[in-house]
Amino acid sequence: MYDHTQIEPKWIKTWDKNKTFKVDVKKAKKPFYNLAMFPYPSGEGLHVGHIIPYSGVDTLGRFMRMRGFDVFEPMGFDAFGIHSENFAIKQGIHPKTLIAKTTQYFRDQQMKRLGTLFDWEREVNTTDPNYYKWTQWIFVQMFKHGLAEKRKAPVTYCPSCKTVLSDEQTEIAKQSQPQGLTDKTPGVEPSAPGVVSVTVCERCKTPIERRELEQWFFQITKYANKLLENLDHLNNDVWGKDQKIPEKDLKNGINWSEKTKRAQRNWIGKQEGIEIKFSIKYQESLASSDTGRASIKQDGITVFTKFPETIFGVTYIVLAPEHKLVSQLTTPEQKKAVEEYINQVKGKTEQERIAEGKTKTGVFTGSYVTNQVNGEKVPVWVADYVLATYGTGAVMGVPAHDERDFAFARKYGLPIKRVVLPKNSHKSFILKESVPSDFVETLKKNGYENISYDFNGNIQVEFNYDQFANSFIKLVAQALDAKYFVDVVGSNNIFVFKDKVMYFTDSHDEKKIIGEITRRWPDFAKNRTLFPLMGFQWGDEVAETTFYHDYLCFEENGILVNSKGFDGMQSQKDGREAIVEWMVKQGWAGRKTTFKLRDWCISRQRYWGPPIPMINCSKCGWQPVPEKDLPVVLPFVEDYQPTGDGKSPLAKDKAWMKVKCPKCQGWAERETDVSDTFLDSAWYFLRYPSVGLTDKEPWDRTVTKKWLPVDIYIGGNEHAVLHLMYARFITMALKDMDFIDFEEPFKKFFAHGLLIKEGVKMSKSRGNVVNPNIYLDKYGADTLRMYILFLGPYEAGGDFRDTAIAGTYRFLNRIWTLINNYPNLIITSKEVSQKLEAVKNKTVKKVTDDLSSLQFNTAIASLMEYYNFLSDVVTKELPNQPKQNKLALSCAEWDSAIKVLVLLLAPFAPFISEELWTQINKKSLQSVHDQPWPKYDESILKNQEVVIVVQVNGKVKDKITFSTQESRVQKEVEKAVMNSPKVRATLANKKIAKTIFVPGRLINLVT
RNA sequence: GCCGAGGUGGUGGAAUUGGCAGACACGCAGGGUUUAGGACCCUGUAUCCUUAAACAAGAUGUGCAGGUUCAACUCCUGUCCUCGGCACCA
Repeated sequence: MYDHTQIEPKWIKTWDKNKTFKVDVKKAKKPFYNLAMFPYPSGEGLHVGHIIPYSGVDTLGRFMRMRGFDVFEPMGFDAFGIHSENFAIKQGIHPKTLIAKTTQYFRDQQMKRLGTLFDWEREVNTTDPNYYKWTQWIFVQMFKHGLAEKRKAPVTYCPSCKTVLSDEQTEIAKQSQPQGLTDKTPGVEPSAPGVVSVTVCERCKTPIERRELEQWFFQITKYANKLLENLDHLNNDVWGKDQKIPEKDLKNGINWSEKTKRAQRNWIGKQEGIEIKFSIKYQESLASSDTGRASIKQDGITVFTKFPETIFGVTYIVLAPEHKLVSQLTTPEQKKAVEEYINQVKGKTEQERIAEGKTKTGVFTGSYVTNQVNGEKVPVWVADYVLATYGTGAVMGVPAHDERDFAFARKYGLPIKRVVLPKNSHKSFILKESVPSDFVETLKKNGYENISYDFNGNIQVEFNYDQFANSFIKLVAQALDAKYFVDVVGSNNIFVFKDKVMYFTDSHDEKKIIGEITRRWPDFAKNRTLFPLMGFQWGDEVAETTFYHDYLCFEENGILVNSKGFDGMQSQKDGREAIVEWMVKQGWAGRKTTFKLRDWCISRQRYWGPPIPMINCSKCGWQPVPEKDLPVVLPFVEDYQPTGDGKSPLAKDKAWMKVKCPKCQGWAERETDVSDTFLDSAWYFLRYPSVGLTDKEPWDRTVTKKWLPVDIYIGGNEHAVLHLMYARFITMALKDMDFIDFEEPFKKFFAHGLLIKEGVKMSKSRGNVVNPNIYLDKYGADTLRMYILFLGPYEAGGDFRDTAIAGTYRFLNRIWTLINNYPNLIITSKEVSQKLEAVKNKTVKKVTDDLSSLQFNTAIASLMEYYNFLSDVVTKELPNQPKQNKLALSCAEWDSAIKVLVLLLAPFAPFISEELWTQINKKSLQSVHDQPWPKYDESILKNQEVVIVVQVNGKVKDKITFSTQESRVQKEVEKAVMNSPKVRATLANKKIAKTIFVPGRLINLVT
């Protein structure tokens, strides 16, 4: 039995003392920057989830080290931020005290036990003034280069954390709706408990609010294009001029996974579209301000759209409540209503808005604008379904061809104008009592096959060609009861009555048709449009339509109608092109690209972060703190809890706030907000190689050039969008400011999977978070590391089971026993000896390949197979051992076999391999981790005996062994196959029609 | 709704990219060893069926339904389900 409790501490001490893994950042010849995401030191300590990136990175690092690279593997602590602060509040301990304690625990009690290459002399701690001095310095540079600005902005606010959150720090939670409401409402059927989506704070899961505050922003949107474009360049060797891992060694190349890139692309959300201007003509009804009137006259309203071809279908315009023109456009009569609406929207929390579902609300401003393509006047509305932050904050309402506009128009009775028709297809709905019961038979006889029924037994018909419509109308009219009518929706909207057929193309038709229906159905008079009818909704509230929905609100490609000279064109193809070209030529529109990406709100009204290094002078405005005065040290504030009044706790320290303006030397005030934690982590990888530099520069340029960009970065997928985006942005900005020489920080990013505990997601709230120390104590670091990598594919994570980890421990024990019991086995059989050589080479190849592509689980499996084989060798050879003094003998083959075993094991299980290595090489003081990685001999692999699979009609009947040469010659194989009794029996007297031969693989006889 | 990933034994997962499905491990069963438990070692372990039983033979089998092929977990078409991410983005 091997005793990890003895071996592991011993080697930690020895390696530490000998500085075995120390890298000289200046002298290193083959630098390999091997990075795992640093943790935030919460009070709970590391959990096993953290071990995934560390095991993976370290195993790769040790492998690369043995392959001759100078592996730099740093570690640090992301110790500022809300996580840490909230934990401090919970514990009632000042974060400054608490963080010192927790980082110490993380480092000394947990991380150091893992046996990693982490270079603790280059630890980074974001709360160290020597570090955040430079975080602040970056802020100052951003300001100086026009990338930071303070502006009032609607922000997401967490009432529990009492701080502003970036959109990225929120998430959608599903909450079940309070059921009482619906159950008690008279006339409403008790419904199943509804599930509502609620936007909540990512950390504390409290529903968020919206507020307006003055905030510092980094203008990441200026880099939107570059952030997007570079994603296509992150492939293989674009940054690989001095590529450190040969591509064949890292199978996936130096790049990011498609998945991560897609997530980033999605987040940036580039959209090509058109901006269209609607002119303002009806000035007489405008609000009083003269200046307002003048400017409106010139400006008009610009909307952004991806569907310019529907321009002739515009029946109204919507502005976001925050839109600049709202107040100017509101007429005196509508002023009260609009103001009330805006206040209501502002006061509404996100939760309430979402709880309302997608129900649209809005008010009319009283103003109209002109649609320049046809001179129509269309009303301007204000509605909160339009976002102020996307596009121009204004939208053209095309209810016939946009889902949201459709819902809005139906709610407020706005006209719906079709300009795109579905190509040649129709749907019709027939009440069952309106036709004879054999009507369906009649339809079927006439070739209508696509017939179904709704839950009441009413008839639903779909058919595809225009010529069918006429015969359908005839059939229906013949069969129809005079009290009823039937509607047909499609490229024509038709209402069929017993004695007449009415076509519905515009609102004029609509009134007539409503009149006709009302004659039969007086109840219908209260409807302003036909749409409720076609949607089967009779109440005031128009819900989602069902059967006709796709045709009534048609969002796909179709044929343009009612569009001047563009009728008949394909809406989303030539029609779109033609209309855009025409509008641009007329000066009414311009092509425009927009992004979903928003500017990065940097301000946090909290205590535990680097103070934003800015000074507000009443005379000179915002001034950056002079670089010589950095860092702005975070003052010790006893009562550091967030105030909730929109100000940071730092605002309590009036003496600290008071400062001379760097420009005019008059009295001024410091900014009291601190910066977002994501800024701390957006540049930490730049600092590691230069830790220790304190004076003039954040990093040593030569050293940086040598080590960066990072060769491989491993971390959780939850950071694939935010952290990675911010780090890329800061890197690009620094490159443009000429502080570094590259614009992409990470050559390769690898997102590892997550751990599940006995089938359930591991989380603090479930209380099933596992402290790795339990396993470190029981089984040791080697076992834990290896087990975690063995669980499943690295990118997929796996299920952590107590019983399974014991299996890995047993495996290490077996190796220990094997090598201790049989250090000098003598191989007597030539056959065994040959086989041994083959298996050894095969294993080396497999482990090498798998490690290169981070397929740890299969690498470990092949190590286990290798062990199983060695164990068989022992069993076979044991009876043949010579009777002499065993210690005096040795066998080169066996010696090499077990050495290879230990070498291949070393990256995974550094402690036990080191111990075994010293046992095998009694005299040598060399570390196993300084040994070269074993090589394999391709020629041995190629010259093995080959098993050919023999199939008859694709079914395996026999397996025959050949030499490599023979296995490639069809004649040889065929000859042997014909001698096989099994094959003969199966073939009997059948004739072979065809023979498929795959050299070295199989032979298939087809009869 | 949109985007992405995935469905293989009792379980976690393999499968050279179209060529022996289930490597490796867990669990389970039987045996050995042990005073006992644990640990360790050996053997077996997809399902069904034939046989008194063993040896063995056969059939079925990678979510479901089709297709291509001498040959499909792998390719194509359709469909169902699960898990992630985004979501009033015009």
